[in-house]
Amino acid sequence: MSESGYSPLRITPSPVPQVPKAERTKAVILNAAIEFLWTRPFRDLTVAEVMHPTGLSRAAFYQYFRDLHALMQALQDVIQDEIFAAAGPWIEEVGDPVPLMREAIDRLVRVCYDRGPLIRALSDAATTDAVFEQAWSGFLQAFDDAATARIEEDQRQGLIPDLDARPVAFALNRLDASTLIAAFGQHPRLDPEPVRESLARIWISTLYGTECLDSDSGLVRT
Amino acid sequence: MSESGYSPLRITPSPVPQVPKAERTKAVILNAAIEFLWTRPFRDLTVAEVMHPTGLSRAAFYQYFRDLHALMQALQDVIQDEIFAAAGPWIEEVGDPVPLMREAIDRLVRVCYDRGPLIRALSDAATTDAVFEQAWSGFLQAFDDAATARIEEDQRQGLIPDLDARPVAFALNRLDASTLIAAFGQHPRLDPEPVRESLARIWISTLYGTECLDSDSGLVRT
DNA sequence: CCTTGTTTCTGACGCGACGTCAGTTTAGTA
DNA sequence: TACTAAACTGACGTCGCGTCAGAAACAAGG
Repeated sequence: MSESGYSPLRITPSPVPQVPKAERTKAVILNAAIEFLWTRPFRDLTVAEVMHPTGLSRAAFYQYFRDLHALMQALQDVIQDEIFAAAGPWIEEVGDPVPLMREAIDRLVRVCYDRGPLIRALSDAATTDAVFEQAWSGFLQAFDDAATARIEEDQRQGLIPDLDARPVAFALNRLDASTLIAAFGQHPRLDPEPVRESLARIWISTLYGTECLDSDSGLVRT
Repeated sequence: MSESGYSPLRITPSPVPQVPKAERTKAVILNAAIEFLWTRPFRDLTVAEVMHPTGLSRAAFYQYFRDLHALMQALQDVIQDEIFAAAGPWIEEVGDPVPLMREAIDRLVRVCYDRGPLIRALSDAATTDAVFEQAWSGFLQAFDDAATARIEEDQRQGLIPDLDARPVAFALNRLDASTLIAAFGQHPRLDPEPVRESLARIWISTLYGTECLDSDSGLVRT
């Protein structure tokens, strides 16, 4: 595990005794799962495997989660916030969209690099359970909505050509998700730099045109 | 099942008695699997479920396949050919690449629309078995290689700017795979037309520039 | 310190799916 | 019809799941 750039994800690192024991135990289980999924794929995850390092019995697991997919749901909730925060710049903020877009992709790549195997586990888990599949695709859909809105807004300002915003947003989001997961979801992870450049190039040339690629700004003429 | 455009996939529709019985039974099982996966997800597939409509016992399955993933491997071999054939125009042929690219995406969308749920099943199966995961990602890698080669060739001819071919090809291929699977992998399938347009737009504007979008040709000046 | 009630935990169970094997049935051949 | 090889089957042991009745740990009141 000599890869660099891994700031381990920890749930509730505060062992405050005030906090109800149930919450703390739940965090212990989540952390065990995170640790497991950092090195081994979701398909190898069993209740026994998660619980073993905690010293608790297998049955105890079911006091905190209905099943493994409910646990994954809890992990998704954590990751989801990190990712939304990363994508924030392009989605929310105002200003010349090209540098914002670069910034957003920059952060997105960083987060996915740091959490790669975990995110891949979430994506894998989505294929094996109908309920969690809904949760995961809802997460992706939230991105579709946000990107669609942003594209349409930029179209109103004449920055993006008259394309069908929703399916393009859909496709570009799948691009990100599956590229990032394929690149960083397993060890050894790919070099993030070429991934970052490729994603940026694809998004920018598709939405804002090839000519915006070299200049850091240049769309919004002041 | 009133969706249009489904030409059912059949393995060895020839019930020639000359052909060894083993081969015919194998085809029967494959067809049962195809039928099952057209309406239900891979996660619901069990050996008992595949064998039930065949009238054979569960144990008989293991005479033909090591396990369910070996069966998926066989299905991949079939689909793989269809898909390679679809992508052929852009990869192999010579000439103005933009219309070739449109043609290739056109065919690719059609195949994925026709086989959607089955392809999704393959992609899902890849996450649950280490061996089949290799096979599936090998399939995707073959596309990476082909696309990389084509990009580099077009770069030599000055048709594509000086970008890092491999990671861009990688990203664009994940784009196709995950978009097509998400769009057509389950019922009801999305309208293929916007998907086709979006993919074409993304590939073309990324590789050949925004200005090539409207004209069906125009890159190769004769 | 000893009850008492609640929270937390556990061993043991039944279930469903897997993959195997010894042995039976079927089909082809002489 | 008899024989042989191919095709098939019932039954078994294993593993992981999710449940449940009850044990253990813990907190509070007497």
